[in-house]
Amino acid sequence: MTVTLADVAARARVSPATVSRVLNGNYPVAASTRERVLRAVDELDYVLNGPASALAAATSDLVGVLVNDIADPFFGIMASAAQSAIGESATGRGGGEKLAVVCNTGGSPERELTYLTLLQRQRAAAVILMGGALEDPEHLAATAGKLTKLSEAGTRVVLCGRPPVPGDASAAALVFDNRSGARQLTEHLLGLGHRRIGYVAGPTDRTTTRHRLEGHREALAAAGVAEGPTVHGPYDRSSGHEATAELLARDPHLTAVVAANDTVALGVCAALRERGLSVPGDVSVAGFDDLPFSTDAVPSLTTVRLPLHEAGVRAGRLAMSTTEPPADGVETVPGELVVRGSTAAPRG
Amino acid sequence: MTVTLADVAARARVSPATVSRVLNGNYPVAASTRERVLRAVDELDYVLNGPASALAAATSDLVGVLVNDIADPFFGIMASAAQSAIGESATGRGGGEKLAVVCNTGGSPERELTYLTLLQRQRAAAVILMGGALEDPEHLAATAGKLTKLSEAGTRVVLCGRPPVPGDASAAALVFDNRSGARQLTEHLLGLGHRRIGYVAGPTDRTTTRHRLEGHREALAAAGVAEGPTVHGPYDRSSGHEATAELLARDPHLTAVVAANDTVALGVCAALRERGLSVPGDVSVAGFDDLPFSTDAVPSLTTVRLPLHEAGVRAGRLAMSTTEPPADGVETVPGELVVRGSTAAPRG
DNA sequence: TTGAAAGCGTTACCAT
DNA sequence: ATGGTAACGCTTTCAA
Repeated sequence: MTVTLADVAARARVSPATVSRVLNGNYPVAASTRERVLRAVDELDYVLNGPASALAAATSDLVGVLVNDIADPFFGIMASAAQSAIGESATGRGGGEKLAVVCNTGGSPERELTYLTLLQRQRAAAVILMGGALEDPEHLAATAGKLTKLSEAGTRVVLCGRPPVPGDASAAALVFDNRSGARQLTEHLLGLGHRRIGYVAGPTDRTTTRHRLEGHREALAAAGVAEGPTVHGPYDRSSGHEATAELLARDPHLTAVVAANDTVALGVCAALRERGLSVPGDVSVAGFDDLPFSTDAVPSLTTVRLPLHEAGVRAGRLAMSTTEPPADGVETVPGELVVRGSTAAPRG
Repeated sequence: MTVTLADVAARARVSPATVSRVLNGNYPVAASTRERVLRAVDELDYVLNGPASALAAATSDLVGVLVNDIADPFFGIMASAAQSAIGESATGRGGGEKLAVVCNTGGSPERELTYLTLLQRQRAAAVILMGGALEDPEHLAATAGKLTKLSEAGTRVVLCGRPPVPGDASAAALVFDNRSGARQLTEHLLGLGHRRIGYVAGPTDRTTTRHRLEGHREALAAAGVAEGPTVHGPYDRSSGHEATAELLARDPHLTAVVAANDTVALGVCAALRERGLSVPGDVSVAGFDDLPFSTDAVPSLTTVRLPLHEAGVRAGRLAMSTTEPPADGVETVPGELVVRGSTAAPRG
C-alpha cells in the first residue's frame, strides 16, 4: 500500500534508523549510505508520514499564522512575507520543510481561540498572531492562557502588531508604535494647515484602534486644535466609504480625513470622488500601513520605518529562530510603524 | 507533563477506548459515562494529540487551501468563505473540528508542488486548489500526479476556478466560464458604442488569462471590430497601472479598457485618474470578479451568476462532503462566473 | 557509522 | 456499552 520508512530501509539495505537520520540530516551518515537511501526514496516515491513523525518527535513542522482579515491586503502581504521567511529557513531537504499556513480569525475572539486550540492539537512548531488584539479582559486572559500552554508545549509564539501578553514572557513580540505614528500623521496634516480633520477609526475595543486614536488626539491637543468628528467601523473599505458620509454630514467643511488604515482610506477616497470632491484638493486623505495605495492617485508622504513586507519577514524569522527569540523576557521591536499622509494643503 | 488520553481515562475511571469514543462522538456511549469523561477532560485541560490521532486514524483534520496570491482580496474572499464552510461543517466537539489553512503559492509552480507534498505528508483531509493554473505541460503533469497520489491516499481534492485534471477522475471541479464571461463583458462595452478597447491581460500561460482573452476576441470578431492593444502582466494592481500607460501609448484614443481581473482594474482606474482622465467618461473600465470594487466610484454592471463568496463556500463544502463529490467522474459546475463592466458610453 | 528496540498517544478491532 | 490491546510509522537512546 503506502510506502513507509521501513520499505525505504529495506530497499536501501539499511536500518530504518539510518533512513530517518538521512532524511532529517542532523546526524552523521556515510556519504555512500546517504546516496543509497536517497535513491531508494526517489525510486519508491516515498513521502514522510507527518503525523507519525510529529508523534515520535513531539513536534510538527506546522507553523500557524493567525490574521484578523484575510481579505485585507495588509494581512495578505504580511502573511505572505512571513511564509517566505519561514519557507526559506528550510533546508530544502525532506526534513526541514515547514508548512506555513494562514488562519483567518475574521477578528472573532472565538475563532482565534479555536484556531489556537487546533494548532495546539497539531503540536505546531510556531504560531504567529498578526494584527491588533481585542481589549476585552476575559478574552485577553483566555488568549494569554492558551499562549502560555502553547509555549510550554514547545511551540514558539510570536506576536506581531499586538502588545505583548503581560503575564507571559515566553513570546516574542514585534510591536508597532501606533500611537506615535498616528500623532505624526495628524501633525503632518496640521502642519499643512488643516484645521477641520475627520477621523475614521477602527472597531472599538481593539488595541490598534485605541492607540491610533490616542495619537491623533495628542497631536490635536498639542496644537490646540479642536477634535473633528470621529466614526468607528471595521477595518475595511466599505467602512471608510460609509464613514465618510457620516463625517461630512457632521461637518461639511472638513478639509482632511484620517483613516485608521489604508484599506479604510481607499473607501474614503471612493466616497469623496462619488461626491465630486477631488482627493486631495477638496479633501486630503491620510492612512496607515503600506499597501500599494499610491497607485490610487493619492499624493502621499510615506514614513517608512519598517515596511510591511519586512515586518512580515521579521515575524517569520522570529518564529523560526531558536536564538533570536525571547531571552528571558518579551522581546519588543518598538517604534516601527508605517504611516502615509496626503501632502496637499487645504484649499483657499 | 503533558496530559494524555490515558490520564483522562484514569480520572474518569474508564478505558482509553471509551474516552476516544466520547471525544470522537461517533460511537454509542452512555450519557453518564460521557458526562464523567467530559468533566475529566475539562478538569485536566486535556487537548487531543493531533499527530497521534492522525497516525492511528490514518487521516488528519487539516484542510489545505492553495491560492495564487494571498495579497489579492479575490483569494482572500474565496479562502475566507471556504474556511467558514469547512469550519461550520464541524460538530463543534473535540472530534469534528477541521483546521482550514491557506497556503500561498504566489503563482509559483514549485511552491504549489511543495505545498502539495507538505499537505500529503500531513495526510490532509482535503486540498482545495483555487485560481487559474499554469498551462505548462510539465508542471501540469507533475500536479496531476501529485493530486492523484493525494486522492489515492484518501485526501479529497477540489479544483476551484481551474480546469479539471484530464487523466484524473477523482477530483471535484468547480469551474468558472471565463471565456463566456469575457465575451459578455466585451459585448457589453461594444453595445455601449465602444470601438477602441484596450485589454490588460493576466500573465501568459495561465488558464484564466487565455480563456478570458479568447472570449474578448470572440466578441470583437463577432462584431467585426478590430482588436485594440493588449498588454500582459501579473494579476495585481501595479500591473494595471503600468499596462495603462502602455495601452495609451499605443492608442491614445481608447474609450474603454478591459482588465482581466478586478485588482488589475483598480490599477487601471488609478492610472487614468493620474492622467486627469475621468473614469468612466473619458475612459470606461471593466473588470472581472466580484470584489468590493464599486466603492471605487466606477459605475458598474454586475452579472452575478455565482458570487465569489458562494463559490468559496461551495468549494469548502465539496472539500468536506462525502456524498456530493465525484461520483465516478469529474464533477463540474459550469458556466458560473462573475463579470462586471462599466456602464458608460463613450464620449462624444 | 550503523543497528536494535523502546516508546510516542490514538484508534479500532475483538472480546465481553 | 465498555475494556483490552494490537497496530500506526517514525524518532531516538543505547549498544555495537
